[in-house]
Parts: sequence; C-alpha cells; structure tokens
Amino acid sequence: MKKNQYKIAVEELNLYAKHYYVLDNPITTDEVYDTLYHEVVAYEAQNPQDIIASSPTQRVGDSVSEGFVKEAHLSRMWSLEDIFNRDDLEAWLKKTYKLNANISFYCEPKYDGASLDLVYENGKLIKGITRGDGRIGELITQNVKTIRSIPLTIEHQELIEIRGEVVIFKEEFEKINARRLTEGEAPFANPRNAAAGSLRQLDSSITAKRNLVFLPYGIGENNLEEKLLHKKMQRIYAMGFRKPPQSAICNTVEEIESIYKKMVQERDSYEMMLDGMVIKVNEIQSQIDMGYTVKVPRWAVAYKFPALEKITRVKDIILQVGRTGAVTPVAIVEPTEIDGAIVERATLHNFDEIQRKDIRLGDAVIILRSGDVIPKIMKVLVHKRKGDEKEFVKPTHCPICASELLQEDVLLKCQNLSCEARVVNAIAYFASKPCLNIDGLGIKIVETLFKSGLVTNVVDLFSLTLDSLLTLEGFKEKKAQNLLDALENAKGSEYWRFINALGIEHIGEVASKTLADTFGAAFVNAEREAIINCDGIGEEMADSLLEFIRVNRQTIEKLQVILQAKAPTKKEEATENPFKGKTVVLTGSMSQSRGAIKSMLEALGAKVSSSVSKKTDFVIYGEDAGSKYDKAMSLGVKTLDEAAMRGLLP
DNA sequence: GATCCTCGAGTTCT
DNA sequence: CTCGAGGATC
Repeated sequence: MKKNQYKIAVEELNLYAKHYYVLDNPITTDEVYDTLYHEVVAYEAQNPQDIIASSPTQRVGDSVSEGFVKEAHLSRMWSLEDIFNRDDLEAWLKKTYKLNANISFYCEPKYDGASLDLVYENGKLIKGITRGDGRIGELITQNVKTIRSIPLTIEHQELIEIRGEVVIFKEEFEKINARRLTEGEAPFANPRNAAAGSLRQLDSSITAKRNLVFLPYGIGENNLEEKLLHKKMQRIYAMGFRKPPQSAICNTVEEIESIYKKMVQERDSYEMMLDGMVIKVNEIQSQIDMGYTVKVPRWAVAYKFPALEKITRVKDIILQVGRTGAVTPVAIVEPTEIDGAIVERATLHNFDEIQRKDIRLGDAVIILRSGDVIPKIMKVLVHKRKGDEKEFVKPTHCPICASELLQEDVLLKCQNLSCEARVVNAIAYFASKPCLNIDGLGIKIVETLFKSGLVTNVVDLFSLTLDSLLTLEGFKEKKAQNLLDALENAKGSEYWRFINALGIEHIGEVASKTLADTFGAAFVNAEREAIINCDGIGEEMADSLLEFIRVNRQTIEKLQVILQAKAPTKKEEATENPFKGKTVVLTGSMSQSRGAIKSMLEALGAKVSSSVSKKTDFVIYGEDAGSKYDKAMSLGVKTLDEAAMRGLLP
C-alpha cells in the first residue's frame, strides 16, 4: 500500500463506518471492512509517521449520535481483537501463555447484535446505556425496560454493571423485514442492524414490538467475589439472565478448536446470529495481571466465523420455465465462495422482487447464504453503480417456446401446454419421488428422451424398448435395461401416486390421497358436489380437477390401463398406540429416510403434516433439525427425538 | 370478513 | 426450506 492509497482507504473506512454505525444502513460487508481495516493497520505499523488522526484505528468503537442523553459507563467497555484462523489462535495463545502460563479459557458464542450496559443498584435496574465509544454511551433506560429477558429487579443489592448483547432472533428479523417491505420501508441489512436500530428508537413502544433479547456476556463494575469467570457468569444466570446456547472451559488449543468447530457447524440451528466465538482467560486474577492494550484486553479475543455474506456482481438474469408454466427469474452471479460453497445463482422469486430491490444487470450486490438456506440477494450496493448497469426488462414471451406470457397473481405464466419446458418438467415430475418414483428418470434423461423424439408425453414412456433406447447417446445395455425395469416397477403403484403424478394444478400429495381414498379409480367420474365435500378440497381445487379430466380423459384412461395402479385397500383400523389420530411433523435427518418414517407413522394412524402449528401434537426431530424445531419450542409443542419416538412405538 | 392452518410449488447446493 | 394462496373455522 502506498501513502495515497492509505489516505483513500481511511476515507473509505470512515464512509463505511458512518453508514454502518450512524445511519444503520451498511454499504459493504464486514469482510470487506475487516480486510481493508487490516491493510490500514499493517501500513500504519510500517509507517507510523503517516498516521492520520481520523484513521479508524485511532479510536475505540463507534461514534455517539444525537437524540439521546449521554451517559458515562462506570467502567470502560472494550472491544475485542479479532482472529480468523488456527494460526492466529496459536499465536494469540503463545502470547497469552507468556504473560501467564497457568490458565484456562472460557469460550462462548459471540452474538451478532448491539452491546448494552445495564446498571443495577439496590437490586433495581436503574440505567441502560448503549456502548457508544466505550466510555460514553446513550441512556436508553426506557427502551431497555421493554426487553423481557432483562430482569427489572435482581437479588443483588450492591451496585453492579451487567454487560451483554441485544439481539433479534432470525425468525423475528425475517418477520420485521417482510413487514417493512410491504410497507414500503427499506429492509434492515441484517439482524444486528435491526437490533441496533430498534434499541435506539425515540418511541419505546416501537422497541417493545421488536421482541429483542438480551444475552449477558460479562460484568463491568461489580463486587462478585469469584475467582473464576465462569462462576461469575453462573451467578449472573442465577439472577435471571439468559444462558448462552453453548459454552465450555478449555485447556488446550485442541479443545478450543473443537468447540469452535462445533459452534461453526451448529450456528444455523441457533435462534440468534453468531459472528464468532469469544475466548476469555477464566482466572480473574490473571485477567487483572494481563491488563489492556490501548484498544483491547490482552486476556480475551474474538475468534470470527467464516463470513456468510459476500459482495458479488449480477452477471445475468436468466428465466426458468417450470412444469406449470410459471416463469421465474434467477440471478447468475460471479462465482463466490460462501461458507464452503461456491454460489453462482440466486433465486429472485418473481419479477416484483427485482423491481422492489431494484436489481440491475451488472450491479454489485450483497449475497447471503445461511446453512441450507437458498442464496439470497440482500441488497444492491447502489453507490457502486457506474452507470452502465442495465435495467432488467420483464419478458412478454416465453423464453422457450415464444408464446405469450400471462400474469396470474404474482406469477408470470407460459400458456402453451406443449411448451417444451413444461412438457419436460411435467414428465420429470411424473417420475419423481412423491409420484411414481421411477429410478433413473431425472430431468437430464427426460430431456434426452424428449429431444430424440422417443418421448413427447408420459404415455410414450411405456412404449420404450431396449432397441429404441440403445439408439440414444449415453445409453448402453445396462442403463437402458435399468430404466425399463424401473418403468415396469411403476406398475401397480398406490393409486394416490398415480393421481399426484398427473400434476393437476392445486392437487398435490395430500389432495391426491384424499381423492384416492374417497373415489379410487372412479375419480374421473366424480361429481363436483362430491369433490367439494372432501376434507381440504374446495371450489378452486375441484374446478381445476374437473377441467383437467375434461381435457385429458383419454390420456388418464390409457395410463390407468398401463399402470394398473392399486386402488387403496380398505384401511384397517390401526391398533391403539400413542400416535393414532395425532398430527405429527418431522424435521432433521434420522436413521431412516423421513419418507420411510412418514409411512410407518401413517400406518399407525398418524397424520404427518409439513408445517408446525399449535394444533400439532408432536414434532419429531433428528440431526440438524431446522426452524420447525424452533417453532415447536416457541409454540410449546411437544418434541421427541428419534429414540423417544421409537420408544413409544407399539 | 378475518385469521389460522395447510398444502402446493418453487429453488440451491452437497 | 420458504412463500403465497386455498380452505377451514370462528
């Protein structure tokens, strides 16, 4: 870095910081900021004579803004030094052991939120102060009192300062943003900004509505006479504060690495966002001996997690046509590594979304991926526009077959029933898992079959022969025979699979089961009245079904003859068991596939549903359980792990 | 008429 | 897994 580059970098950092801290509207990612910041630090270390007074390295924390009364902290709130990998960790440990060899380390999550300082006197909460610059913050006591996880009184009479992080749970964050979008307000970039913004509302009734959560991480001014940090923390939890979802006392690099890896792996399953793990020396006397540098304590460090947010560029927006004819836009971005995965595409859902977020071709965007969640474009970095970005024009004609598109609610749909994309996807759907479950007939194979002209509709599948298949590229004896076997195997499937496989609009797995149970093969002649009378089926679905039968009666009858799908045998009453008549939801991965467990439970008379509500009787969870488990917890629905479920089986 | 519960349909990456 | 909308329920 040269001197003039250094100056530019400082200005850039200050601009980022202003947007981040003061305007609660970041214009870059943490990663970009951190990288640049470290370059500046490196330059300043080499060229101390050049250091500019306004450099962000020359101050602690963010600035204090107007609007609230300023208030000094009883003792200073420090920031933490960041480390990013094992080498950094080993270097830090070496440094730390040099100061004091006989120590252990207390590790807990570093929450991604806004720091808060609480002052209690005579057992009462008297002040809540934002971090500010670490010495002076803003007095926000009224707002703080709306946070339910902050006790207003504690059983500790002496003056004590409790520090922690105010966060917004991920679920709540999504809700708030969804609401802001519908009300035409700019969404928050991340839960941290939402938390910080909510905390600094002038009207505390707004703060109250945001469902903030306080998680304590330490103590400022205090007189808790404990020799060990983790004991102090236990005293705090005993006062009525919330515990961290994970913590550990470690003695070696290996132990620290292992708890770090565990947290990284589990970070998605936590309700709040984490951005790292904090490692602190556990012995209080050693902490005092080690003391502080100008900026940070020597006895603690933040071990950052890999970033889940990256900046990338929208190269193109392509159009996909599904089996129902719905046209969906997908953004193609510069390939970017996020948390171990290379992200190249991000769904845009529908065309309103492009407009709402004002995404243009060539735009720099912040892209986000958390766990299994599909990559999402969070926001456009408007200040990075050069002027040559192009607005994306909503198509009027199908990208595949060129027929006219029609807007149906939020979806833009191709109306041509024989559009290649629709036909190919419909055949693939016919063969998919919840339908006839034909092995080896995925989208790629269907495309090959369609292009060769051998298969132009689902009936053609059953006229395939070994000879005709062998004329195709990529098909040798083995693969061809496997496919023919799989097709043969589809004969005699359960009847609901056959109905589902037809891909009738609004008729999915559940409705197909209802129809199969009620009418069996006679569903093609069912009266409208009788259809509407079925549980869960109304006018819309009935009309869609009747229209489909009217148009496709011959195809349906041909398939009935070929497939000989099994009409459902009269269901035997399941014997009495804990799951009979109960509504259950499955989440996470278990020793068998969820499908297998689902049919086992259904055989016992349970209704296996896909979403959790307060009517759900049990949520059965496996490894890596997701948001459904969280929802069960918040609704107070009973949860069972796989072993507990098996224990209840007859 | 409003609200809650479910289902259907769409998508990404390992 | 999440969104949006159909269906059921009050």
